[in-house]
Amino acid sequence: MPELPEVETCLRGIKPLILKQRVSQVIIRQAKLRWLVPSSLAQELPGQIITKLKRRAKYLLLHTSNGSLIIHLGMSACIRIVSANTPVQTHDHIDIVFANQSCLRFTDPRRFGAVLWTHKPVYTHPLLIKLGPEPLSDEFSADYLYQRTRKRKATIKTLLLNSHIVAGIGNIYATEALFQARIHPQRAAGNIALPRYLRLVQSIKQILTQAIQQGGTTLKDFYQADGKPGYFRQHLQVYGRTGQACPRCTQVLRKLVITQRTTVYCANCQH
DNA sequence: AATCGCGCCTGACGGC
DNA sequence: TGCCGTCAGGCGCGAT
Repeated sequence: MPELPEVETCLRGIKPLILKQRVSQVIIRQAKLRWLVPSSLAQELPGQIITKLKRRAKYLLLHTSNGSLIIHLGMSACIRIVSANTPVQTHDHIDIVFANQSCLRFTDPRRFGAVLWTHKPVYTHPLLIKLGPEPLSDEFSADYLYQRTRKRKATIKTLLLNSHIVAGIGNIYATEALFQARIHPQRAAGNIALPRYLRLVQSIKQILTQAIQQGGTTLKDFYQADGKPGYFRQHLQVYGRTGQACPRCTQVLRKLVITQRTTVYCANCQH
């Protein structure tokens, strides 16, 4: 499911339900996710209270006084808060059961997701320490992007998906932002001038903000915590619309594969 | 240092 | 009905 807006939607959905709740039990049915789920989780998390819930890039961070849970949804995971006696279904890999008998259930058909546990300050974790700025923060500016891309030959699309440059942008929102900013996805990032980066950064912030307001994008299997789909799909201008008319100029939208990812663009509008 | 391609998995879909 | 190829929202890793 998940890019930044979907993870943020997930966070906002589960936060009021599990903040300050005490964990009573952890059930690991399938430990083989992207990385092995540490067995220490089942020993050390019970008894702890969830003191803070945060998002960093596409990671969900659940803090306790004894350590932090790091959750990544990969391509296909979702989290729901259910009653602890809700029957288990295929791909329900992890339950975090709370003293009030609610349960955070991690479901992931493709098992590209991750559930990790660390005692150290979470932002020093190897997965988090090298992340670039949050795209909705002031630190992520046209100046920043311009400086970081000088002399880079990689395409702008590739660098938008590089979490060390900017964290949390995935294929859908990179595609949409480049269309809105009228920048060709295959342009070398080092050859883009500052005014165009100003447009791009504005587009990224605007699209991500709108997507969060709409509860994310549901393509097929993403649902908000209350079971409703995200409503941003109807705002997508080019993603998934190869062969259709460009909403700006009506020329046929084309498809490219850039570093293994499909990109849709308008050859007439984007340069 | 930067870039490229691979692989981890399951499921949906279209063509035959 | 079934088989096969293709594609999918992510991302770290090793090779170059």
